[in-house]
Amino acid sequence: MTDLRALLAGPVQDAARGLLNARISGGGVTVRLTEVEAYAGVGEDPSSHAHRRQTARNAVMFGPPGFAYVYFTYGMHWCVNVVCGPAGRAAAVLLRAGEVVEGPEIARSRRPRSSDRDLARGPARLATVLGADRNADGASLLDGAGPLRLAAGERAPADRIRIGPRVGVRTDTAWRFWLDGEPTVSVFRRHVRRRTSRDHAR
DNA sequence: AGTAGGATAATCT
DNA sequence: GATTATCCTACTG
Repeated sequence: MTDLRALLAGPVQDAARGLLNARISGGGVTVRLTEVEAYAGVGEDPSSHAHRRQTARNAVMFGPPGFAYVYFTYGMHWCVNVVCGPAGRAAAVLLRAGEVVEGPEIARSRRPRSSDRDLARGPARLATVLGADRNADGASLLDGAGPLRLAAGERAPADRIRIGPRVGVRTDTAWRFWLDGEPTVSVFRRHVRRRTSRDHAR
């Protein structure tokens, strides 16, 4: 068991590794994390929401560690991050996938058409299964007062941690971490530029 | 296995 | 007006 507070206060890549096997709970469901991604702050990481400057959306990333940064994307999906690093320096770990270890019936009721393996296989699926949305954004993950709660798990042995490029972003820094051999790890996808109206016109 | 397109709205330029 | 840290379905092989 690791000290979660100390882990989250440290470098975001170390925090990401340490979050593998951690448990996140929400709405009666607990997930054991099998895949995460690290994101850094202003000027450090072109793919980070905090790369340019602090805004209303990313403000919680600039605050103290141990809070949830939950954002809405693609017009329909919520994704959950754990804020890391010291206050004033933006960093967060995106929770990409995991295995449902408590509340499988509730999890299935939230994603009725999903196989058990796919219940939390992907960041938006994970958020759905936990019932996480705007109501969790900015809430503490450690004090038990908010809708989500984070707890340390068994430390993953270094030889079981796999490292590779992050999913769906332009930059190819190897800041994605997952547990080798876990069926709940999501499939890698390269960033694809969607067809724009201008493309359509030509 | 892989690829491709559509859904759908906040956020940012 | 363009982009998006995604997911689902449908189609090809």
